[in-house]
Amino acid sequence: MARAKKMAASPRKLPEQDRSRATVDTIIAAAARILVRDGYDAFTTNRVAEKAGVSIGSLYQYFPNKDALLSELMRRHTHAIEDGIEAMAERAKSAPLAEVVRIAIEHNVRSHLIDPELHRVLSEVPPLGKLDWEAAFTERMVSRVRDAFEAKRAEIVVADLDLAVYVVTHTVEAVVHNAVTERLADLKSGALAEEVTRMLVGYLTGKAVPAKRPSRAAAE
Amino acid sequence: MARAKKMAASPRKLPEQDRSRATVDTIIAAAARILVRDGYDAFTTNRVAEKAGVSIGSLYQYFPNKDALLSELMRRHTHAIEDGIEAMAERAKSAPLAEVVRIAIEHNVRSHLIDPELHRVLSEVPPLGKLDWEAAFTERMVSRVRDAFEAKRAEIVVADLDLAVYVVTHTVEAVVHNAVTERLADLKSGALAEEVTRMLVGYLTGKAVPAKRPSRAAAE
DNA sequence: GTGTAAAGTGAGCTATTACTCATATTATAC
DNA sequence: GTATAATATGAGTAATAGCTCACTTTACAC
Repeated sequence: MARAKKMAASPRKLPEQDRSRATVDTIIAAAARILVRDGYDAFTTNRVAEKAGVSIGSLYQYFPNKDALLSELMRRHTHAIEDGIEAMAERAKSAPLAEVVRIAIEHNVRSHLIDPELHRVLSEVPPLGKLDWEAAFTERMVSRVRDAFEAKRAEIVVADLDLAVYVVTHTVEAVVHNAVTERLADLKSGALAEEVTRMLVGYLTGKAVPAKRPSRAAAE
Repeated sequence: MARAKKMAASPRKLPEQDRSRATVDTIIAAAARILVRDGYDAFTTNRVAEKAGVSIGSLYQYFPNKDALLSELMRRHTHAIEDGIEAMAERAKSAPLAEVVRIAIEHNVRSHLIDPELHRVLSEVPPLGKLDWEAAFTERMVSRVRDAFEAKRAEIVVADLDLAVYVVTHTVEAVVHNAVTERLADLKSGALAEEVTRMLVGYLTGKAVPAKRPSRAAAE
C-alpha cells in the first residue's frame, strides 16, 4: 500500500482547542512508541490510533494519510535536533581546524543521542528510502563543513576539497551512527570522538596528530 | 503480512529438470529486477510471478514463502561477492599494514561494484532490518581485519585495538557504500581508496603518510 | 439556554497481500 | 503406448491494510 507516495498535504484540520492539540500529541507519541518498540511493520494507522487511545477517525482528522503522520514525527524530531545548531556553526567559524572537526563530530553525536532509538528507526524507514531524511542532516553538515574547510584551505593538504568533505562527513556519520548500538560507552565518554578527530585532522593536514593520554576521558 | 518473520524453510520442491531450474532462475531474475527498479514496496509475490511470466503457483512450488525468495536472492548475490575472498585474505597475511588496509578497501569496493543497485537495495530491505545482511559481510571483514591488526600490533599506536578495528571497518564500509551513488568515478579510479588508505594508515600508525602524486590514478 | 462549530467515534468499504489447491500439461521410464 | 512423477496453472481465500463517512459528543459564543 501507499505505493504512490502521496506527500504530506497539510493537516486536514488544524487543531484549535487544547483538547485536540493534546490528541495530536498523543497520536504522535503513540506513533513513535510503536515505531521504536515494534518496528515499521507494526506501524499501521489502526494500531497507532488504538495505542493512542483515540479512534482512527480522529487520527485522520489531523493527518490526511499515513505518510503525513510519519512526516510530522520526523519534523518534530528534526526540530529537536537542529535546535542550537546555529550556535555551533558560529563557534566553528573562528576555531582552528581541529576544533572545527571536533565540533562537527560533537554535533553529530548530539543528534544521535536525542532519542537514539527513534533516530535509528527513522533513518531506516522504507517510505523515504533512507535517502531523503538522514541525508537532509548530512547535506546541511556538508555545506557547513565545506565552508569551514575553505576558510582553512591553507592547512589542508588534500587536493580535492570536495573529496575531503565527502570522506570526513561520511566517516563521521557512519562511525557515530553505528556507535549508538555498538559502542555507546565510547560515544558518551568522548573516546570515540577523540580517535576520529585525530584521524581526520591527520588526514586533512597531512601531519601526525599526537594521541592524547589514553588515560582519562576527553572533553565535553 | 510477514510480520512474524518465518525463516526460509528449504524449497518446497527441488527443481530436477532443466525446465524447472530455468523457471527458478527466471523468478529470481524477476525478483531482482523488481527490487531494483521499483523498490521493496513493489516486491510482491504476485508481481514477481507476473514479471517472470509464470503463475504464482509455480513460484510457491519452489519457494515456501516470500522471505525464502528474498533469502535465495541474497544467497546468490552473496555467493558472487565472496568468491575470491579467501585469496585476498591469504594475500593480506604476509603484507605490510598499509597493504592490509588497501586490501580490505579493495574487497569492499569489489563487493559494491557487483550489481551495485541490487547490493544497495538488499542492504536496505526491511525484513532483515539491514542489520542481518550487510552486517554479515562487515562481521567477516571485522574478524579478518582484527587478525591482521593483531599480527601487526607493534606498528599500531591506537591503545584500544577493538576501537581501531571498529573505526576502520565502519569507515571503509560507509565511505565505499555511499561512493557508489555519490562518487562513483573516484571509486573506480582508485582515488577514493587512495585517500582512505592514507587516512587510515596514518590513524593506525600515528605517523603522517605522504600523499601520492595527485596526478595519475593509483594502483589496481 | 441555545446554536454552531470543533472534536471524536467506529463499523465498514475497497484494495491488496501472501498463499492454497484442485486441475491441467509435459516429460521421463518401461 | 501407458503409467507416473514432475511441472505448471490461476481462480479463489483469509487476513489485513489504509481510509471514509454518517453520526454523536463536547466546548465555546452570545
